[in-house]
Amino acid sequence: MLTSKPTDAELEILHILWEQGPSTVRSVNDRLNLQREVGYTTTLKLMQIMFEKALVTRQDDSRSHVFTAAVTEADTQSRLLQTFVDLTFRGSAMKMVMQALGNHEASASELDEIKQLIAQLEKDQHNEQ
Amino acid sequence: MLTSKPTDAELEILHILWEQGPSTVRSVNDRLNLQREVGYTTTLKLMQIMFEKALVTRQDDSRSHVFTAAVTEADTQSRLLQTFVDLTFRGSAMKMVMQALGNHEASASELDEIKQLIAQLEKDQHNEQ
DNA sequence: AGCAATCTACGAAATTATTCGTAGAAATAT
DNA sequence: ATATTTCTACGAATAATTTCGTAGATTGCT
Repeated sequence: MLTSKPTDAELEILHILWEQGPSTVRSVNDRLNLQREVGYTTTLKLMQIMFEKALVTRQDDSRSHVFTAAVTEADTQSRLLQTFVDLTFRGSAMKMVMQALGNHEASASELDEIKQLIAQLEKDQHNEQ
Repeated sequence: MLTSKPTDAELEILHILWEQGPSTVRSVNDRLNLQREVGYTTTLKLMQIMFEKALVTRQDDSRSHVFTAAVTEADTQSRLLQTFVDLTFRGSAMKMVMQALGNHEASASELDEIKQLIAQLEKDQHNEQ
């Protein structure tokens, strides 16, 4: 992947783009301001930087540009997760999973989902050479 | 908890303190330099800041101070994990767990461990009011 | 047309984190 | 006892990120 990692503020904007789909700066800024106060030009500047970094694409035929996420949510999360696990759990993803499962109240259905995934992984392991 | 969150560089030092136990700046810096080049005064400064933040305690009766982690590894990881999940997975720890399990090659014994933990959590759920 | 609102571009201030140089005290070696 | 090494303290440079002010163009309103 050629795109660089998003910073925290950029990630916040990506989440809005993933949620809303292609959006103008105005629309993203309005959405952001539901959570916290941010100036319009702050959001604009960030989205310009994200465009330079190729985190978003831009359609500038109309007056106000329309931005679209150029990275997927899953890919981005995966990449950030890798870095986080390395730094915080010294690379041990499993240690982190255990920590997360222990800390958070998981619903029965969530636990079911995880059990299913694990069953699938175990099946895959059997089928490997 | 009254201590603030460690930054990335501080976390790197905490890992060394957790691993080695109480250590001098020299010792931490030497250990750091196995991974990457860092100046002695850089490490010193960081550890002074960590002392101010109460992330470490300091024994300064001898000439060179001996530092000890004042926060536990599990607590710190738990706190950082919370922030990370909020920011990157919009608060969904389970989504992150699924992502982590999917991405990483988990060994059979690791999967077993997780299954055991889940079984335990399910048992706890039954016993709740 | 003239005025207000809205948009992009851009530079730069503010903030936070990291890195290191220098000074001076204390210990050690010659 | 003098020089060298090793230590802490501290200020400040550097870097990365976030924030915003100002300028100028475009659109819409009266």
